[in-house]
Amino acid sequence: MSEEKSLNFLEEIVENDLQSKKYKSIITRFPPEPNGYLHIGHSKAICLNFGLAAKYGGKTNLRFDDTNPVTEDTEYVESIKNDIKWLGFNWSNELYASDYFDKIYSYAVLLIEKGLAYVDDSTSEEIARLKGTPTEPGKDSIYRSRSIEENILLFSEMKAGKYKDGEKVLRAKIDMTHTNMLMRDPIIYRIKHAHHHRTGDKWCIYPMYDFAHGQSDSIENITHSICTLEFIPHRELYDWLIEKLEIFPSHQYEFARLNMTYTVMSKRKLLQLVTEGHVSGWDDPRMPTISGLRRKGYTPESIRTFCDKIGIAKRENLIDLSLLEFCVREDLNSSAKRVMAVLDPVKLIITNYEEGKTEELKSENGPDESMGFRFLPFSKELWIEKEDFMEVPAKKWFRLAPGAMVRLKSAYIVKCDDFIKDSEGNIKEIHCTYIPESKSGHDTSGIAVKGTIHWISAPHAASAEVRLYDRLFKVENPSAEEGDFKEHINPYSLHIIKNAFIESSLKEANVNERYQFIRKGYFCLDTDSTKDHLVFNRTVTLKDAWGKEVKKA
RNA sequence: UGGGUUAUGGUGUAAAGGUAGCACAACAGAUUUUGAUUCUGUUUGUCUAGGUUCGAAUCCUAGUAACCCAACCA
Repeated sequence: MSEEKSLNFLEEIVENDLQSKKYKSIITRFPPEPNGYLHIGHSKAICLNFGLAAKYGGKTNLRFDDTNPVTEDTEYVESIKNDIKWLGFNWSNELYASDYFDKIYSYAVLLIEKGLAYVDDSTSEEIARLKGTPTEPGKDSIYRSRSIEENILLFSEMKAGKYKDGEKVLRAKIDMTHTNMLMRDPIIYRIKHAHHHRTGDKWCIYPMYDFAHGQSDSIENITHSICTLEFIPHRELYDWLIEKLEIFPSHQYEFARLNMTYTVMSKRKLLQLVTEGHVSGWDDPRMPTISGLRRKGYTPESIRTFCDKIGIAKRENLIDLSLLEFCVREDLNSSAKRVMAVLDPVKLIITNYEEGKTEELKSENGPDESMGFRFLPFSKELWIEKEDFMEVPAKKWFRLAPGAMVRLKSAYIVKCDDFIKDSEGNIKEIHCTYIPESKSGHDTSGIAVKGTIHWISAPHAASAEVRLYDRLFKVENPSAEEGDFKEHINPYSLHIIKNAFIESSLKEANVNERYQFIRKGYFCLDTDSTKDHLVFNRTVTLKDAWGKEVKKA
C-alpha cells in the first residue's frame, strides 16, 4: 500500500454524499451540444464524468443538449458518439434534451400557473435595455403583470405557431433588480420556426439552455451535474427552477476547463480555422480535436493518462503542450514497432562492399524481445539522413564526418573516407569503407563508436509521403493576445516530405499500428494513404538532446 | 463602478493548524547499437501587508491581481 492519490474536490463531494447516504449511487452525464466536434478539453469532462461514475459504482448518461435547432446536426451527433467510444467510454443511456420537449413544455405551463412566468412581447432590444447592467438594476417590462390566464393562452398560441420568430418570449418572473443578471427574468422559451434534426417540424418554440439543462438533469435523476466555471452564475437559476418546479433536485458543480499552450479551444475559433481553410478539416492532425489527435496518431490511452495527470480544480489553467506529448511518447515508447525511414536522404556508398551483394540483417522490432525481429536488406548503396553528416563537424558531434566512424544500426561500422559535392556545393555522395568484423551481434572488431545512425538500402527502399506537424500557433496563448488570434498561426505547422525512403516492411503498414521511425519520432499511417501512395503522419518527435545542443550554440 | 469565482516553483496539481510533496519542463551525470528509453541528482514556489498561535499555504483583517456575468447561444 503506497501512498494513496489524493482526491480532487469533486471526488470528495461524491464520497461525502455517499457516506452521508444522501445518495445510494451517483449518476453523472456528459451533455454536449451537437454543433461541433469534440476536442481535448471535452475529453477532460468526459474522463471526469465517466471516471467519477466508474470509480464510485454509478452510471453516466450521454445526453445531447439539442435545444437550438439552427446550429445542430446529426453529423455532429455521430462524430461525438464515435469519439467517446474511441476514448474508451460506454454510456448507460443515449439521451436527448429534445426527448423531453413535451415534459419541459408542461413545466413551463406549471410555472405560468404558479404565476412565475409570463409572455413578453418586447423586442430583444427592449428586453436588453430593461435588463440593466451589472452595476445598474433592471426595470420591469410592461408585460410582466399579465394575468395567468392570458399568459397561458399566449404561450399555447406561441406553441401553435401563431407568432413569428422574435415576436414573443416566455420569461421566468424572478427579480429585475437581482445582482445576478441571470435572475433578471431570464427568457426560458423562444420562438424558432426551424427544422430540428430529431423532432423535425413538431415544435416552433424551443426551451433555452437554462430551462432545459437542469430539467433534463432532474428527469434523469442526475445526482452530480458537472460543468465548467462559466456556468457558476447559472447555478442560482438552476436551483430556483428546480425548487419552483418541485422536481428531483440535481446539483450543479463547476470545474475549470482545460486550456493548452499553442492552440485554441473554443468551438467558435476551431470552426473558423476549418471554414477559413487554415486547416484541412475538423480532423486535421494539427487540430486539438479528438478526431485530429486520433488521425495524428494519439492513442486513447495517452489522452486518458493526460486527463488524469492534469487534475481537476477550480482555477484557470494553461497546460503545457509538452505534458500531452509526454503522455503519448510514454505510451508509444512501450508499444510502437521500431522501423527505419530516411526522411531527407543522401547517398552513402560503401566502397569496399561487393557490388550487387545483398545481406539480410537481423533487427529488433521493439525494446521488448517479445516484439520479435525482422530482416533488413543491406547493400553497397544506402540512403542516410543528410543531417547525419557534417563536412566540418561541430563540437561534440558523433555522427558521420570525414575520417569519422559510426555504426549503421543493426549493421556494420563504417568510416567516412570521402564525399562528393554537386555543382551547387551540396553533398551528393558520401563514400565509406565498412569493417567486416563489426557486424551487428557478431562484432569482433573491438572498435567502439559513439554514434549509431539509421539507413535504408537504396535498391530495396520503398517510398512514402511523410507529413511533419508542428504547433498550430506561434504563441503560447493565442486567445490572450491582442487582435485576431489567427494572426498568430504558425505558417510552418505542416511540412510535407513528398518522397521519403522507408523500409519495405512498411508497405504492409496499417492504420491501427503505431511506428517509431528510429531516431525520427512516432508515426502512423494517415487516412489519405492508398496502396500505391503511402502517407505517414508524425505523431510526435522523439526527445532531441542534440537538437537542444545545437540551439544552445 | 455591482455580483460571482480563483490565487502554491516556468506549467499543472497535492498538503483539512505540525517536514511545502508529486508530475511535466529545465539543468547536470551514468548507461545505451535510437543523442531515444532507463537510472541518479540539481535548480526553482505558498499574491501583498498586518494579526492570532509554541507553530499558518491553511484561521482572522485589510489590500492586490486574474477570470466570469448585461445572446431570443450552450
